[in-house]
Amino acid sequence: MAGTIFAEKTETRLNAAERLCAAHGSRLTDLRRQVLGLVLEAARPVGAYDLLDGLRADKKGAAPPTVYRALDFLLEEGLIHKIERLSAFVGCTHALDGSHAEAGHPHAAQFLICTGCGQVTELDDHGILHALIHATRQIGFMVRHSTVEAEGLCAACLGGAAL
Amino acid sequence: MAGTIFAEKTETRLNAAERLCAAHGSRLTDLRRQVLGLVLEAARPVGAYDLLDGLRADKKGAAPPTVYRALDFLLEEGLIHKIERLSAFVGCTHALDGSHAEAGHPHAAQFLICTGCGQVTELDDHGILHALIHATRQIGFMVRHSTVEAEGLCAACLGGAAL
DNA sequence: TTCAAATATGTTACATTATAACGTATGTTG
DNA sequence: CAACATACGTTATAATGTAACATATTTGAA
Ligand SMILES: [Zn+2]
Ligand SMILES: [Zn+2]
Ligand SMILES: [Zn+2]
Ligand SMILES: [Zn+2]
Repeated sequence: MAGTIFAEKTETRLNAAERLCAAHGSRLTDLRRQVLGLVLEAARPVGAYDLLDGLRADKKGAAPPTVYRALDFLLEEGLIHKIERLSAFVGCTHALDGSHAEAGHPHAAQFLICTGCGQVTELDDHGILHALIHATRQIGFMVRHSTVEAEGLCAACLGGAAL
Repeated sequence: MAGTIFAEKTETRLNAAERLCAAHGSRLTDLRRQVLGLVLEAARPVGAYDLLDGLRADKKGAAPPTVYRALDFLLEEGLIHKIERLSAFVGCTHALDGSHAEAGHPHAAQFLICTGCGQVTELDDHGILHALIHATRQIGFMVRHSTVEAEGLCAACLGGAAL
């Protein structure tokens, strides 16, 4: 058993994740828990190979498939998201911090990437989703999954220096 | 001079692209024209290394930087788009087929990726853009560039076989 | 309990996508 | 022509992601 090397807040979220998995009959194993913990503790999106480095603190010989398999699982469970523009991963705030009903399953979300500080904010805006559904229905396209990523400057970075 | 090995329709679009470049003081060189032609003639998004293979029909020793530099230029000019989820490129229908006023500069667009036939449709839907702007303004985020990609099934694929 | 099936992980090797760094050619301007 | 900027050639390597197969662990019966 690997384990409790994370901050208390992270452990709380990991426990929530574990319950979500149990609720759909999947298992948040030690390895998956550790990868999720590494994602959650990062202030910013983390790349797969950064996670691999993190893993290697515990498991010396870890290799890429180890981390990619854990990431695939966490994506399936809706516990993390991939930011395509960054080839990097973030924890799902919707699933782990809120107490939303349908948490723990993949869901549509939007991501705001600040080019100033690197932070990513997850939105769950129905207006955007509806606009997308509406526009696509007009041409007979049926959306199964959507990726919405906006790059720009967050409120903090706008207030502070540039501009 | 490399050159006129493309279908007539493609040449027409390439000529339009050349005029757009000239209009902003940039040059659609033979190499860039050829890469753009390869993108335009593909029925689907093309990867950089597929383009490289295409280039090598003419220029034997072409290497990755050759095609990536051309792609960077074409992206800057708004003549092509990158589909992040596919790491692949498509021609901008907005810039080359329509006769829109602001064609030839990067613009917000949305892409519908059909998992049935692989085709990608470019939308330029203001509703989606406005919903995004509206949602982000509420939290003080200023959008500079947005990526919207939806995966699903196109009308043709829906009508045909699988549900 | 004991075995078989399913699930999860270890391990090696490789595929795909993208860029750094530096040299050469070409074009533009005075 | 000289000086500069832009574009392209070339080599090497970085970064991201998978295929394939071996081993271990869990699960659920027999
Ligand atoms: Zn989420
Ligand atoms: Zn910021
Ligand atoms: Zn476009
Ligand atoms: Zn289709």
